Amino acid sequence: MNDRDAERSVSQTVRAQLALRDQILSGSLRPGERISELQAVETTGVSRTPVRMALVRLEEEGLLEAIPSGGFMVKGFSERDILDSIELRGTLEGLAARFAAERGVSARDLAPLKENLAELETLVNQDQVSVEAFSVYVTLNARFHALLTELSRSAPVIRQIDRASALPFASPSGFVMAQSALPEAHQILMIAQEHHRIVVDAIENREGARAEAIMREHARLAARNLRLALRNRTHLDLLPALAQAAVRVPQGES
Amino acid sequence: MNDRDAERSVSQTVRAQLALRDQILSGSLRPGERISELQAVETTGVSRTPVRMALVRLEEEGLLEAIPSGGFMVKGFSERDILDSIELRGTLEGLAARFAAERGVSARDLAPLKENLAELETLVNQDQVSVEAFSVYVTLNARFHALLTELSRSAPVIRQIDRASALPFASPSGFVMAQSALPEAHQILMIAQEHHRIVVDAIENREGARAEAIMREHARLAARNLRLALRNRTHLDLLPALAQAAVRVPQGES
DNA sequence: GCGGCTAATTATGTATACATAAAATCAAAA
DNA sequence: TTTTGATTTTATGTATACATAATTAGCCGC
Repeated sequence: MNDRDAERSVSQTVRAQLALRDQILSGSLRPGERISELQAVETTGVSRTPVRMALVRLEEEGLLEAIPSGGFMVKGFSERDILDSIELRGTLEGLAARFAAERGVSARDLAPLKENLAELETLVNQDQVSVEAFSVYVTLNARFHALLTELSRSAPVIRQIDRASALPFASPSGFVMAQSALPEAHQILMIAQEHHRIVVDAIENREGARAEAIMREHARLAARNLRLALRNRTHLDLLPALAQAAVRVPQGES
Repeated sequence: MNDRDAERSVSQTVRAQLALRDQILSGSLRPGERISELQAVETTGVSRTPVRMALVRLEEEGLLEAIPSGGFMVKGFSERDILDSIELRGTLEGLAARFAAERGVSARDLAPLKENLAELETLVNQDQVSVEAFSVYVTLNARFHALLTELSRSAPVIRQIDRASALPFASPSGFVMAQSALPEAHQILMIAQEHHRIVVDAIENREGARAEAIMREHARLAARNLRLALRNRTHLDLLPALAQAAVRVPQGES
């Protein structure tokens, strides 16, 4: 009954969008494959109109590509696309960090970020890194990036970062999860935590250029680790692999 | 007859999108105003389905904002939003320039860019700056930015820059036209030309950091000039003012 | 046997009808 | 006169029917 109500509370369009996104990210629909609207109607259970709305939104999201003759196909991504996306995101977040530093943030604005860092520190300080702990880390990491982005107080920057994070491999939770394949996972945790703290220090001291540089380097490190993690894989099925690892972060919690 | 054929060659969705965008940018629809679908059906002459598709696309474009209770409203932009958008674009283009420089470009890839610079130089060298000459300059400038973006050879970066340029005040032609209000227009031409040449030199010599820095400074200069030009205006009617000045640049000419 | 053309089928683009939810207006009561 | 509630109207969300264009399959000709 709860499920039923939850399903009814969202529009058919959103439901179709979620279902189709799942299908794409899970690999049910292969890159280059044309998405049949009628087939989507069958699998999602909603009518063609909301399905088409969902397809348009997924195209804007970057998961689909419009076919000139009509309709949409699943977009494919090369390893380079993925690495570029991460660097792109780092550049954007660097701008956000600089804006936050240059324009100054109140102690009140900084509080949730500091709390986030404290939680992360607590998590890392315990010796063993369990699976659950890693999951919590991913959530905290995603929240850190979201908080930092909002700290820029720049609607255009926030919007652009959100759109750049739509692809699972470009989102904070996405590429962090992909790194979980690395053996030195806990080491990465500590490096990340250190970076975060420095970013906050830089922002607190209003050192814009420093904050930006650190965020960029942060992204480059992530890209480097991801590249290592992906070295042993074929790059055609990267998307489903990364997507399955990605964790959905609660959205409406500003 | 030509007009009729041209109108028929594009889909109803695109036609509705163009018509609605014109209405928004021309100021017929004021920021915060709810867009009535039925009214849009009347003004555009197309049915509700393509109108709704167009509304979704315009929302993704950043011109509209979804109303929680349903429907869309025209988005408003503060002066700070506009300046941030320009800096954002400069940051993105800086990344593109760096990618182009670091990854190296062939002489063949660089050729159209150099031709563009040559045309610009010719234009600037003539003493008087006529209205038509300025118009040509705007076109050349927009083409330069497009070529430079493509030079990054990074699909994610190109895509992101395109999306960041969707707003008229964030597009190269948009903010350059806004600068036309400045008295020292011809001076700006020369500065821009100089910047462009340096960027190409930096890219040709594979100096990524330099190319990036110049592109960023280029954007900051544009933002500064725009801020001066806007000083005497109310910031509520910025969008229509900028949009009317903006020139549509041919799209499919890669 | 292979290639091109034609026809048929299927899929997309568009329009419209219907249902539900929201908003506005009018009326009644405080 | 103002506020609240109910009713009516309108607008959005959804579904489906129809038309056109594209793709595929089959057939005929070379």
